Amino acid sequence: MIRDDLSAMVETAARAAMDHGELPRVVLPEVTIERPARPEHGDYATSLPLRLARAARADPLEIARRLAGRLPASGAVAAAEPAPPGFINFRLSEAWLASQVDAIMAAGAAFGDVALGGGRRVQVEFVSANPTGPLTAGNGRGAAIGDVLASVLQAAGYQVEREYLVNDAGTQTDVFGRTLLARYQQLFGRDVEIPADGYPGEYMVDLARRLKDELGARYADASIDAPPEELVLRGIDVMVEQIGEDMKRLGVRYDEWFRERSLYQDEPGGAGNAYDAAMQTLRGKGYLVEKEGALWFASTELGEDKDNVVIRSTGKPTYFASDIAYHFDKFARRGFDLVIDIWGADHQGHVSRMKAAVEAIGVDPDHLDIIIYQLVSFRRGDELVRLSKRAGNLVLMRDVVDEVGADAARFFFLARSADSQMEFDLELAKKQAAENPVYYVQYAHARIAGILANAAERGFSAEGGDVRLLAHPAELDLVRKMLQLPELVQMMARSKEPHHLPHYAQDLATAFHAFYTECRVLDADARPLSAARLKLCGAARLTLARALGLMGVSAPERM
RNA sequence: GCCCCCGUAGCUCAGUGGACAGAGCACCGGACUUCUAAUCCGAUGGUCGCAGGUUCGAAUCCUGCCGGGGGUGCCA
Repeated sequence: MIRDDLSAMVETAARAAMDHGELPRVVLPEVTIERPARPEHGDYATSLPLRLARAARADPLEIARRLAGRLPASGAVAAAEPAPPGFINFRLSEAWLASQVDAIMAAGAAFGDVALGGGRRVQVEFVSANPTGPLTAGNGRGAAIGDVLASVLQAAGYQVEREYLVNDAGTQTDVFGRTLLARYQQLFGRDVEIPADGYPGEYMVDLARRLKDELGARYADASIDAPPEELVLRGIDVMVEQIGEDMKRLGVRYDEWFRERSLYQDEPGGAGNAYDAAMQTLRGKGYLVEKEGALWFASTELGEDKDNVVIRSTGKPTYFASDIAYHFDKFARRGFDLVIDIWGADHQGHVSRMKAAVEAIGVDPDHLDIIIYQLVSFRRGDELVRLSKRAGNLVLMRDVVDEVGADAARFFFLARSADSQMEFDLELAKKQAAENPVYYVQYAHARIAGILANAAERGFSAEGGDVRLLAHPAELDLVRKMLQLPELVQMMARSKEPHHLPHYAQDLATAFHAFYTECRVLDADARPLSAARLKLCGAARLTLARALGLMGVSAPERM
């Protein structure tokens, strides 16, 4: 990556300057290479001289001059100019830029990959909504962020697994079971009510009907307080199936649907279960204390504000206990090097104690990354869509996907920083018009595909094209934009912020549309230039398809 | 009360401590005999919530305040 090359060059220059007595021997900070906001400041810049000025007790501009004078030669750099108050601005050589078209074509579908992960195993766990109902529209945000982050990490050289935790144990499962049993027995004419804290949705009636068909009347007289396991587990299986369908519609595929229940089941080979092992570890380290009839995780010892209950006075483990066992399983048993959890803002209070718990079971808490995304509100144009379980106008994820399409849904969910609350305009997302950024980007891809198809028809070929002919500003700007993809992948993998991708895709599309307007590709009177531009189009198509591919958005051939 | 996130153009939002703060949409004005006008070019639009502080340099870091959202010991 050119940016890394520049960084290395600057460091070399700084050491050379020190060796030649042009710069006092000081500790070099990491050499950062920035992208200047203004084009006249070149393609890249470093402010290292400004950072060195104090330690070196020298004028930063003078340092910049000396460093610039010591920079190793490079075919990629046309100019490295000191600029006040103490920058070095780099301008890339046009010939080098043009040559990158061949480099991108050679990289092919792997263009954009970076070697950052070194094959380390990372698990991305996302959505993991209770399988007690269909996914809501808000879950779509977690789905898009998690799925795309996983793709980005893959591109960055990690070995990635996508996981959904199926909560098929615990309080909510009990409530689900009792609701389901009530609905099921109602079908046999029994006068039973669903629990007050149960799930009132119509889907529970549908589910009960389906189970009645499958299981017959064998549980028609079961006690309402003790839902039969077969009924409950079958009910959860059906819900999980539907969740899987919803995910598929959004284009998300999981590697693993992990059952919470399995944490309590002994593994073959006498290893015991993850829950016992995790609790034993905590107990062994003195993190479990008993008070008020319950068992607590002494998180205050790890700097938390308060302790947290792991085993209720009823003897049942809390969700927190389950989650500790789950993370114990992820790290200690399955051996992930890095675990990323994607949670909605309503789980924010759970973050710091989870990190403390991970530390308590002997895992470096930095190996657990918890991404909290803020809540989503939906609207149609000016009209706010209220999400209310009670009012029954709950917006489902599948409704959103059906209404606006998977491509637009993913693009929109992704385009905002996880830290920001977002407004999702269903009307805009569905609009097949210029104001919809999804189509803008896809149209760029379709346009390129169109040119390439026309080229083949009219006997044009990129074969033997000489990229040195590419010198038009619009051509070079397009190349510059394409070269940003690997940098972006690296940055997103480090920051775990996939929301930059849609913005990049838009910029890339803009660069292509500008090129399209300014430069005619297929010109019978200029065959060599046409061949070179066809190469450029090929590279642009690769890059755009990769950006779309990382987002899980389709790259259409025609629109 | 305490904890977390946010506050940037009319709207929706970007903005790795750097040089004169950006995009899309909306609005206004232009550009189709040419590979898809779902496009392009231009104009308008800003006390970066407020006040301090750190720094050579702050939208970005720190503190306080104001406003919005979320959370807050045996729900998940």
